Amino acid sequence: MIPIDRLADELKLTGDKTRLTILSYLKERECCVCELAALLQTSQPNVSQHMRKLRDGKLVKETRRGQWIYYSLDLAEKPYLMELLKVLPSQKANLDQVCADNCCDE
Amino acid sequence: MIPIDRLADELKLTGDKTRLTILSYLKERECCVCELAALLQTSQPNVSQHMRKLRDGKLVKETRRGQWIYYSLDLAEKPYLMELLKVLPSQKANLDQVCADNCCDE
DNA sequence: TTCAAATATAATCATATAATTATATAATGA
DNA sequence: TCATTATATAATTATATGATTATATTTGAA
Repeated sequence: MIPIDRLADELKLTGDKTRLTILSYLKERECCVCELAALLQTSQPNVSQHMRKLRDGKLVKETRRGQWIYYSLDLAEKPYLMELLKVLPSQKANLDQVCADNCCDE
Repeated sequence: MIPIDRLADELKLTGDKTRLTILSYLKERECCVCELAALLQTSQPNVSQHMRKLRDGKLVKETRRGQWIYYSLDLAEKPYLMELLKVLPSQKANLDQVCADNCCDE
């Protein structure tokens, strides 16, 4: 049983195309900000602000590795949100492509 | 597989406390506008506007019976949304109570 | 037909939110 | 230590959205 206010807040976070797309990428693997900016064709600050909201809402967690901050899903306690991501088409193709010409050296 | 834009739109509809509460009531049984207004302690036009959005998004359907328009969930094609409603606490107690002193004669 | 009840729609207002622009912070390497 | 890279934060702007208020429409009953 999840309080209705909390679920509404979580769904508001996922109910934005940019953030839902970010989550769909993170479903495949962790990503750094610059990768996400490249994938979404948007600016670094725009991604950072969305990541802060997702982090405040406890939907993602971050790990710093050198200059890079990697974000990953934190949905172990929220299986009902994980199920949502499962209905989305795979983003593997896009993710594989960004490695070739992106900022970070993977 | 649901297109990301469509899922984002659907989640935006559910990511509002008023609308999510409405959906949680409709999970128990169909309701008319005046019942929902009483349950939510808000105005009739406010409920009507939310119902229009939910109807436009195909999350609910309506049936007129006399003066009353009854709304019910239309989530047969959207099981991933139905699953979300299942994590919410039951609203049966509230619903039973509103019958006593509300506008419509059930 | 006229009135009342239930609902819808339109207009307005206040607030929230996404994106942009500019700047600050933190880590790495020369 | 200084320059560069990655990221965060702050300020601003434009748009979207929820709630309210006022009005219109629809239905049933007197």
